[in-house]
Amino acid sequence: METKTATAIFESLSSGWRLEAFRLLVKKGPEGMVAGDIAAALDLAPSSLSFHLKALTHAGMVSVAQEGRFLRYRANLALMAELIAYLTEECCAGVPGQCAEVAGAKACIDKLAC
Amino acid sequence: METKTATAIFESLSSGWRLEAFRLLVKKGPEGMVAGDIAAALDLAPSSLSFHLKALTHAGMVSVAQEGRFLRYRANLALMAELIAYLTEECCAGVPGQCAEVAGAKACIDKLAC
DNA sequence: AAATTGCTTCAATACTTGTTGAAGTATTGT
DNA sequence: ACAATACTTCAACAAGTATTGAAGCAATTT
Repeated sequence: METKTATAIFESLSSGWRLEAFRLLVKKGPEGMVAGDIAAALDLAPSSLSFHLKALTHAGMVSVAQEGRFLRYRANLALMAELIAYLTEECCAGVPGQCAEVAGAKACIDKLAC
Repeated sequence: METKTATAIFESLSSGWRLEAFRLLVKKGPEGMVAGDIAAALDLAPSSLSFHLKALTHAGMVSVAQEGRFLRYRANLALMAELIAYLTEECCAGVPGQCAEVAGAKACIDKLAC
């Protein structure tokens, strides 16, 4: 992954609305959610949500599919996985066990849900 | 993890300089790096690096320790692990196998280095 | 003690981002 | 055709962020 791609993703997750929207979509998985349901769940003005969903879409973190007059959004879990891999790349220079020396870091994998 | 904490972290990683600095520190692990070495590695003006390291420190993603007139920075791997756990929480509603249905998402754990 | 080194802080400027409400577009229902 | 629904886009304003160079402070060297 390129630095520019990663910073664009982090920027897209740096707003509370966008992070909450993305986490909602992660939980929904392949089912996704239509824009109106996301707006209702977050209690956010439609125009504001649209602004934030566009930012997430532009960063590639969510995809959109039209369904009649609804727009269904889905989290891009593959990109999320790539991002995590990028962030943790060559952690502790790849020296086995060195990460475990750092308090709590060992719990990294255990806490992952997918 | 609270939303506010997570957005502060993502914001701190949304600049190319900060992301590269953090990734350098992840690779160094417990050894860390002194500010001057980071500046040299990134070819960045000291005042600008200081600004960015302060942002990372404020978000909790790096810690600082004084060593004579040097300041040694270290990545907070435990917080990184917490962030990943937060982002992937209840992925696909916790339904086993559903993540695997999404192209590539299965590779999530495999790609993690720590 | 004076100079040097390593890093930070400050102030000014330029740029970017978020919110609001109104207007616009496309799909569906009557 | 007309109205309603679902969502987006636009423009204006407020607020936050990044860069620069100069000045500051503390630890070390001479």
